Amino acid sequence: MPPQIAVDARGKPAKTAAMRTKTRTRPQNRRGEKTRSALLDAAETLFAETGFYAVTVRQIAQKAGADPALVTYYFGGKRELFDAVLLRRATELNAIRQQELERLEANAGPDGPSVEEIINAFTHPLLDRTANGGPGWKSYFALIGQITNTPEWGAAVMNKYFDPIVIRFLESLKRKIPDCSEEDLFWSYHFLSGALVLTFAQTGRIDVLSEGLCKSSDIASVHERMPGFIAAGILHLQERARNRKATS
Amino acid sequence: MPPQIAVDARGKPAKTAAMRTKTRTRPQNRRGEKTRSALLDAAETLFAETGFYAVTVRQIAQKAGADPALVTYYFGGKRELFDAVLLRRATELNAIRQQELERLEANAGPDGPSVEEIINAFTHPLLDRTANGGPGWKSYFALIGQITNTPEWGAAVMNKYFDPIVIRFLESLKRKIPDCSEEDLFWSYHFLSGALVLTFAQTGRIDVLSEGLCKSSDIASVHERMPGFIAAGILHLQERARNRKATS
DNA sequence: GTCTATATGGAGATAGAC
DNA sequence: GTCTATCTCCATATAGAC
Repeated sequence: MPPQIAVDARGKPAKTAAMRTKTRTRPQNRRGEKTRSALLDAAETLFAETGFYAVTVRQIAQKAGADPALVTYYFGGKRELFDAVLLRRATELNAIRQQELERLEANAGPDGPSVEEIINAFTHPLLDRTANGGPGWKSYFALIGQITNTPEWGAAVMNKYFDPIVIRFLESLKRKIPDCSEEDLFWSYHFLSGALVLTFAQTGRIDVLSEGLCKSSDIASVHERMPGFIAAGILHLQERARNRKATS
Repeated sequence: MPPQIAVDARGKPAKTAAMRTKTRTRPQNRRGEKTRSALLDAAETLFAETGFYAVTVRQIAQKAGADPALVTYYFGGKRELFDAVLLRRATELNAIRQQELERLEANAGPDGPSVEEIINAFTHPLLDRTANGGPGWKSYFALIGQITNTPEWGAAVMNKYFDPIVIRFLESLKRKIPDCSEEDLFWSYHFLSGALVLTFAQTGRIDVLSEGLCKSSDIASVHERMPGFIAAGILHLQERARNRKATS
């Protein structure tokens, strides 16, 4: 068997760090910092609109008011810019979500927080930022919504950036309902995750379907319903498993 | 204001029917029919893997064992080939789903089918084909999973091909639980839809997250859990609204 | 840190021979 | 119905001037 060469989806050889010219990952002065984040902002918006491959670095540079050559200078290439966009907000996000879960459990009574409260602590930081965090956050989540459902990145990106906080979340649930099976918990998270990322995408589908009664952009309506909806689903699976065990 | 010219996501003017050379939408002989569907099959697979923009018509033609010029000949262009891929299986799908809902209601007792049974009739034709319909169906649903979460196509494509059957489904639910509000029903469908399309994508994320305990490809496990999970969610929203009305 | 100029490659589409 | 040859355009990336 010939040695395998890593390739991306378009079949071009993937560059290794050693093959790349050295890149300034961090600008040294104030002007450079501005340019760097202007490129990140522009890329975030455009990638969220039409995905990685439909966007060109010329478009990104133009939107950022910068020169196309600067994406190579700062990031090494288009693909690395994409990674930088994903990473930028993930760190802050995970720290806050961890805090929220810990605060909830610390302040709860002897029975601990309810299933609905645990789910809310997990989803609130996300829904709040899509709704009220400004256009950057909205684009970021729309991008997450897209790549989650993609074979190319759905596993790689999501596992890399978000698995630890998800495991933390599932542990909270497990503490609350210890007799719920691991499988039921993982699949429940899968359903929750799907509902969340479709919400992030804000495609306007429900607007047309409901003839204007509901709106994709109305995150408050989702926030009101999702935690209770998902909690009921999980408790149903738990209950069903218990009944089956009892009658066997 | 200058006259608006329709453009696609890359800013190229969208062709109108009149601007295109006439295309053979239907081949006249057996050989042509084979070539046409080979192109559709190849496009379906490749689009599902990396999306519309990452795939080239040269790749599609090569995979189909045909000449690249034939996609213009049969479909008019790459974009029209994409539409043809989406349309091909939608018709069959909608007919079967309609039948399934009607059969369920015809055979039910005086109270009608349960909420869980209605949801199952809606999702079963989809889950069954992703799991057992062969690689073409699997790719088709993976593609649907991707474009649903996309601003560019999430509303346009899904509303166009699937709104009638969704409305039909929501009517069945409404008959069963008439005091459930329209908003709660539409948002419940939104959650169901998100969970479904993430399932279609089969990205392998849950495999990594659960360290192999659960598998994206294990559609049977989803099928076992999803209808009951979603039914419990809907009934929870309905119940909650009733309680709020009672105490106000 | 930024921009100009350019290298290199490949995209989608089509005219016209077969 | 199919394929060859080619048109036109634009992609990413980089060397080197400023």
